[in-house]
Amino acid sequence: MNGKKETFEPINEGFIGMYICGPTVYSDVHLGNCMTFTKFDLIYRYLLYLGYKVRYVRNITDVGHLLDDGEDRISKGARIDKLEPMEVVQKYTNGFHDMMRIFNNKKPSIEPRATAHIIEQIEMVQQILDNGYAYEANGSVYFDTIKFAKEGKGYGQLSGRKIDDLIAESRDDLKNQGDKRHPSDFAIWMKADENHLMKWKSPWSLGFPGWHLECSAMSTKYLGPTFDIHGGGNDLKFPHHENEIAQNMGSCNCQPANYWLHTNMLLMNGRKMSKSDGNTITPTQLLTGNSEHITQSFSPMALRYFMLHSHYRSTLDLTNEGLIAAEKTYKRLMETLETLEQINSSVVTGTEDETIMKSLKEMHMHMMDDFNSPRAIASIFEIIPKINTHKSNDAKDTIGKDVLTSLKKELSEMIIDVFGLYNEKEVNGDSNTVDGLMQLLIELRANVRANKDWASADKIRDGLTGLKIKLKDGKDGTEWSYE
RNA sequence: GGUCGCGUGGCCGAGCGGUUAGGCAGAGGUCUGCAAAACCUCGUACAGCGGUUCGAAUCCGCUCGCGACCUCCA
Repeated sequence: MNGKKETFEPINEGFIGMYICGPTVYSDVHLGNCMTFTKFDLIYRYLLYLGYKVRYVRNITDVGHLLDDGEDRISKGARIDKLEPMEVVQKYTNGFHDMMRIFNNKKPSIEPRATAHIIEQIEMVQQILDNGYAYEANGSVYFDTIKFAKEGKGYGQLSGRKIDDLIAESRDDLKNQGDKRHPSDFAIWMKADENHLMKWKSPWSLGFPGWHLECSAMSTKYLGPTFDIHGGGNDLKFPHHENEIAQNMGSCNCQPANYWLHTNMLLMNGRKMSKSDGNTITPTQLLTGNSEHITQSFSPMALRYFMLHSHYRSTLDLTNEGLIAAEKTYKRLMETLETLEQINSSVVTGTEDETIMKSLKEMHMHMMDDFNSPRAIASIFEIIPKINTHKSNDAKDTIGKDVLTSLKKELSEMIIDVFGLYNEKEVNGDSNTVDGLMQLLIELRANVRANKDWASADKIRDGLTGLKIKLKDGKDGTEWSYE
């Protein structure tokens, strides 16, 4: 609320209520959307990892978003595609869910839709009216920001806006401004015109709820009047979150959330993504490689790693080079996990135990400090060379038994459970068959190599390279991986 | 125009008063039939110009660039 980091204290020991503003489902998911929800997924996963019982609510906005000309976004989508509004909603909700699954985001505990909570929203409008923080005009109901602000309720506090500025502000080029007493007032109920497709009965008019209202109503319904964490993209800070606070304060005089988290924007090549100047890319294009901005396709997990390798509060710059680096780093992480499965220890105390335990501790410390995933990853990379050294070290004495056990447990928990990365190699097709075939080929090649028949050995290796399979001849035999 | 934030080595990205972030790329080396991988070593970076300080990437001011919000947006 004050724009600073604070020590987190849950309202109820052991439980966390978290509300994240979800997407408006009127077109295909934007990449930035994917990143935001992936970053909150990391936060959700880490809270679960810490043992909290988390109720994670993420809404689907399927009504109430106005375009510049005052038309509902969903209705507009419906007109263009010649579909029922709910058909549009379903189509893009499905697409959104598919993308969330592809990026391995956990499903929220509750995913409420705005249109399924019209009654709750009407009730909230009534409460705000009853409390005197709203007024009706021509069938629409507006929130009275000036009265609210003058009573010291803190309008503008979250986004750092000053009341005087708001009062002084008087832009006259806004639409639907006619009935408002002041430009900063906002609609909590809108009267629908005849052509409007989505409308409901209310005490004031046949109309639809204002777009900030759904989050207030639904978060209250499922998490209570005040809950722990509220999050969303940076661009929602004002006016959306500010108005949400006003609505909650206006209806029940309570702050909706104790802690606000805002993710920062995704850029491409140092500039904002913008359809108009072509500086844009879709999740699908990244996955297929079908874009002039990239030289190859990227796997879902490579992309997920890319998104998580920057802090949630920082902007992230998407570049071809950066993506390629992320893909390699992700693979190295997975190979480390594989190596960890294979190795064992022959000593109680290893020579590297101390530094490894220190790095593990730091990894946790960084996650505890405002979910600093980049630093946590750096700690993991402090450990990786030690794992590889232990592997090639015949004495197996650099890592002690106990340390190796906790290393196996904690790294896989952090990488798989918290970061949500899985090994794509293992789910890539029928892994048992492929594994068997590869073992066979590796054995055959070992035979010809023993006979110093390098030509045959290289033929096998080159052939596999053509299939994007890489062979690595090590001390203890040959290993393989997908390129 | 107003409010706020950012500008870090070839690239991505942490740090935010004194200590090596980390990754990718690049260079050298060890190992290896060769290759790849792995391991070791290396770059001495903080937009520019001033100021504060024993000491600044980190604080202050100005300039330039980028971005967010102010109007729908994750």
